[in-house]
This record gives sequence, structure tokens and C-alpha cells, in this order.
Amino acid sequence: MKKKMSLRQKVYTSLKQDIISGKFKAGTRLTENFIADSLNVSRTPVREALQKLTQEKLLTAIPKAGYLVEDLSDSDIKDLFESRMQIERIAFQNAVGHITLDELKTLDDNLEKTKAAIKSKDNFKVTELDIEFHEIIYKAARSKTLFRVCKNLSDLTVKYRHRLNLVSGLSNESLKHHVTIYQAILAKDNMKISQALELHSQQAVLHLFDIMKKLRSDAFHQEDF
Amino acid sequence: MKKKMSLRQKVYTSLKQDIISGKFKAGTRLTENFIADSLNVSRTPVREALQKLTQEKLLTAIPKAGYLVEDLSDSDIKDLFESRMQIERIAFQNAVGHITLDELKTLDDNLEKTKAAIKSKDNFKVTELDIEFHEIIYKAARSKTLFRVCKNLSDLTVKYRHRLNLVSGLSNESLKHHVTIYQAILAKDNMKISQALELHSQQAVLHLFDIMKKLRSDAFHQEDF
DNA sequence: CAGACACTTATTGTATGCAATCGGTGTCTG
DNA sequence: CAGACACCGATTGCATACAATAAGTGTCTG
Repeated sequence: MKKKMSLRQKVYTSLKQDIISGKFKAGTRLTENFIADSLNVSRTPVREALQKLTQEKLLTAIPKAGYLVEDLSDSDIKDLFESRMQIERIAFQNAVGHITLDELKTLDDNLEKTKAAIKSKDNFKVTELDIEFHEIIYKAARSKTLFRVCKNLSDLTVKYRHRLNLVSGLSNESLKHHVTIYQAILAKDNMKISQALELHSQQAVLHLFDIMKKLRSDAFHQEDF
Repeated sequence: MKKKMSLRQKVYTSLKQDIISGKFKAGTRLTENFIADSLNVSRTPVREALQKLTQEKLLTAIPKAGYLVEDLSDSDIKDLFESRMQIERIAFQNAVGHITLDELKTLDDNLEKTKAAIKSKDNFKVTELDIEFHEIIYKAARSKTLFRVCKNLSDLTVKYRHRLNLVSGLSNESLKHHVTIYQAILAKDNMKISQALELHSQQAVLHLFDIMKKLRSDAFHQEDF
């Protein structure tokens, strides 16, 4: 199955994974040749993958100097998470009217799986299930456009949400929010959905401010030589 | 100034223009070689431009058969315009709190210019001013994320909005909606903004259903030989 | 020593050729 | 005549070579 993927897509997936997982830290500079050499492919597919990631805002293109993996500023993180929340609110409220019993069951399963993943400290799995939880609801909104927009914003936040999950206790907090959201959808209570989403987002941003502050200071000290 | 643009960007701009203006009708099949030859460039920049447009959903890639300029189905048009409206509502309501007198003046100017453009039957100018009207408000929302999302959805609708403007009388109707929206923003009346936006969007969709029906039947009769 | 200037080098931008793949077409066979 | 099969052409996918450009570097000069 994997063999049928184009090189461009393989490179794209590989780079995206490395950016999201934090393997490429903020400030990492990537050049076409460097990536082409390390993945043993020509520049062509690499170039196309980089352009795609740049369009998705996961990379920044620096003319004649390659591509940069950047972290957002605090205010940009706040903007991103708040906007995402506002748009998710629309999708979630649309979802209330359309979601099926099957989909609700899938959500419930997701919560159980997340609980297990947290217990076994499988952080990647936790992030993956986090993405899935939101995506199930996006789908239930029954709108191609909203799905696409939400998915795109989700991608932009994944890197940061993953970092949250690396901090002990925070995945549990996030899970509790998911449970509340799930119950609110079950109860078809738009107000409660809205409030739970807001809390989920606000808490994420607050915790991220701390995490980013620490990250930046670490990076600063590493540069001291 | 134009000389400094990369070929990729020139090709991209040119193709986008042709798609939006309707020069490439739905069903038009584009191949890398065809475009490369007609613009006298190599396949490389063409390829990259096509990929970008595909990512923006302005084109559909058909494996081993090129790229297709497609029109959305009625239900997809409805979904697109409704979702755009819902997200614009957020941006517009955020804008109320931040918009400056200067920006309001620019909006007012825009309405005047539109009136003139309609009178002189400059359809492209009307569409351009339509885009600008919305964009001014996106900016006033003071959110990079919302701006990006709204702009993207705007791009997806431009082709259809332009078609509306080609029908006599409809640009006038649209202008009236803009005036109402402008007044609602001036009055900081969120409810009125919301209603005006909804009407603006709903009317567009209704008119588009007619237009698309006619377009499809024309296309059908043309195929009869 | 400071500033400008030329040179080198790293990097992206573009062209081109070849490989792989898929669809269509025509032919062969039962 | 129908169905399978092989071949051909069109198209994208990828690799590679070359061009253009800009940034950095070292040197020369006042």
C-alpha cells in the first residue's frame, strides 16, 4: 500500500510528521538539497512537498535561504486557538442536528481509548485520538467546507496540542473537556457545547503560554556557544 | 515590478484569473504540456502552479489525465456559501469592535465606486470591488487566522459571485446588501449584521441555482455534435 | 580601521529528458 | 461477433543539469 504513494507524498508525510512531533525544533532551517539527500530522492518531489507545507503555514519560505520551522508568537497562538474555537463552535452546533448513534458510539470509544492511552503514557496515541475526537464531530456537521476549514486549523494546532500532552496531567484535563463536550452533544445542549469548547480552548492557550516560555528560554541558553 | 515575479507565480496568477473569469468553462481539461506550450514556459513552473490551485480546490487533479476545471453541484454551492457566511459572521462581529474611522471611510468609498462601476457596466470592476468590500472587514477583525480562512473561502466563491454580477440587476441587489451591512457595522448592531449577511448569502445561492441550471443546459446542448 | 567592492558559494528557479503508468484502440482468436 | 490481449500514445512522476540570484566573506583602499 505504501509502495503506491508518490515520492512527493512520502516526503510530505515524513516532513509533516517531523514538524508536528517536534523533531524539527523551531528555528530549524531546511533546504531542498539537505532533505533530498537525507531521504535519497531528487529535489523535485522535495520541492513540491515543501511548497505544500508552506501553503499550509507549517513552514515559512525564506527567499534564497531555505525554509524555516517556526513557532508562533504567544499572540499568534492565542489568535489561532480562539479562531479555531469559534469556527469549531459552528461545526459542533451543526453536528448536534446530524450526528448518528453510530457516531456517538465512536466518540464514546474514542474517550475510552484516550483514557487507556493516557494510562500507558503513549503520548503520540493520545494526540492521535485527540485529533480523531474533533474530526468525528467535524464530519457529523455534514459540510465539506466546514470540514476542510476545521481540518486545516486542526493541523495548524496539532504541534502545540501535542506539546500539551507531553506535560503530565494536561492530557487528563483535556480528556475531561472532551467528556463534557461529548455529554453536551448527547444532550443537544448548544450552550453547554459552546462553554465547554471555550474552556477547552482557553485552558490550552494558558498552558501553552507557560510551555512556550520555557521552550524559548531553553533555546536561548542553548545558543550560548 | 512584474519582471521580478517567478514564472510559477505568473502562471499561477494567469490560470487563476482564467478560472475565475469563466474563460475556462467547467469541464475544461488542462494538461501540463498544454499550458506550458501556450505560455511558453517549461512544465516545471506550470506543474507547481497547478498543484497550488489544486490545493486551493480551484482545480481537480485527475490521475494520468490532467486537471479539470469543475463547477460545484448545487448542494456544494449551498454548502460553500452558507459556511462562508457563518464564518464571515464571526469575522464581521469581531470587526465591529476594532474597525477604525479610516476603514469605515474606505468602506464608504467602496460603495460609491461600486455604484459607478455598475452604472458603467464594468463587471470585472464590480467583482473586484465586491471582493475588496469583504476583505476590508476581514482585516478589521484583527485576526490573522480568520483573515486567512475568509480569504480562502472568498476565493472559492469569486467565480460564482462574478457570474452573479453578469446578470443585469443582481449587482445592484448585492450592492444594497453591502449598504445594509455597512450601516449595521456603523451602528454596531450585531443582530442586523447577522441578518444582512444571511440575506446576502441566501439570495446569492438562490440566484446561482438559476444561473447554474441555465449554464448546465447550455453545456448539454453544445455537446450535441 | 571602516567601508565598499568583487568573488565565491549556497540556494532556489527553470528546462529538459527519461521512466512509469494508464487509457484507449485495434487486432487476433474462439 | 465478443472478449481478451497487446501495443501505442498521452500524461504525470522523477531526476538531473544548468541559470539566476542573493547572501556572506574576504580583500583592497582611503
